[in-house]
Amino acid sequence: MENPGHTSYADDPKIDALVNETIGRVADKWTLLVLEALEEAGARRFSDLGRSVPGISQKMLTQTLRQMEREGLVSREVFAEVPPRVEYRLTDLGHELGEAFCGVWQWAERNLARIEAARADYDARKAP
Amino acid sequence: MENPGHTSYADDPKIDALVNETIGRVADKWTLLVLEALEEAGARRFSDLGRSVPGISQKMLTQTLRQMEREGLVSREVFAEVPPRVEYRLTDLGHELGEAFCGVWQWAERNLARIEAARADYDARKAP
DNA sequence: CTGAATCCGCTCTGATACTG
DNA sequence: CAGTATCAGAGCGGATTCAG
Repeated sequence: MENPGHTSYADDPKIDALVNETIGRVADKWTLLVLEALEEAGARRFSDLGRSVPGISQKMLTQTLRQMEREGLVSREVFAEVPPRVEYRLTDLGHELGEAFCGVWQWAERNLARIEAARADYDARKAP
Repeated sequence: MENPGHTSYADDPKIDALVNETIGRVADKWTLLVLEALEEAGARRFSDLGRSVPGISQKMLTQTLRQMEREGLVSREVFAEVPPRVEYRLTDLGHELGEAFCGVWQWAERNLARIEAARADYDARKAP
């Protein structure tokens, strides 16, 4: 504890703001789920992806993929065929992000019970 | 690589859904910022926190702190004084989450330039 | 099949005012 | 100081429709 070097991620508040903004764009629900879906398979096409992400709508899938593409997390390959085929895959950057999130994922998985207990406890104290 | 064990975080889809839901509640913008602010200082009072989190409104600060308290991330200590004083600090759980997010933070910081470049490139291709 | 475009309800947020 | 209450605007996200 004390200060092993992980408390301050950036000394420059300018950088800090940029980092926060970046995380904000990258850490939303659908992005996480698509990231996970793409980590399991090397490449996936649009509909396939839609089917493997639980409750995502076509609009949100499109939107999420566009944003991820813009941030450089996924690459998009269009095949000149009929019917059209488009494949998405993680870039190196995207894969690295997936690995980084791995820690958060594991934290959540490891502490599900604790969190559930905390919530139950809180609710019990609030509405007895 | 191929499959070093970090692709599938949970075999049980039930658990997987729970984990996603948990992350959804814990990975929002304000929570991240408050988490960071609280990691730097052991304990902080309400207004102090408000001042150290860039553009947060009083309403969002209250809301975020309540939720974090509910999830067991922060503890809230009220002092019976006048004027009132309330101190917030991270629980062990909260601190562990902070460490888990450290990886994402570092990823973002390390790749700011790459992301910026990807975005510029994407925008250039889209609107030339 | 892979999208883009539109309509629309609902939530999330910020501003403001008020309380203990 | 540390909140709660309320209201209005912005934006998210789903359903549907249309196009290449």
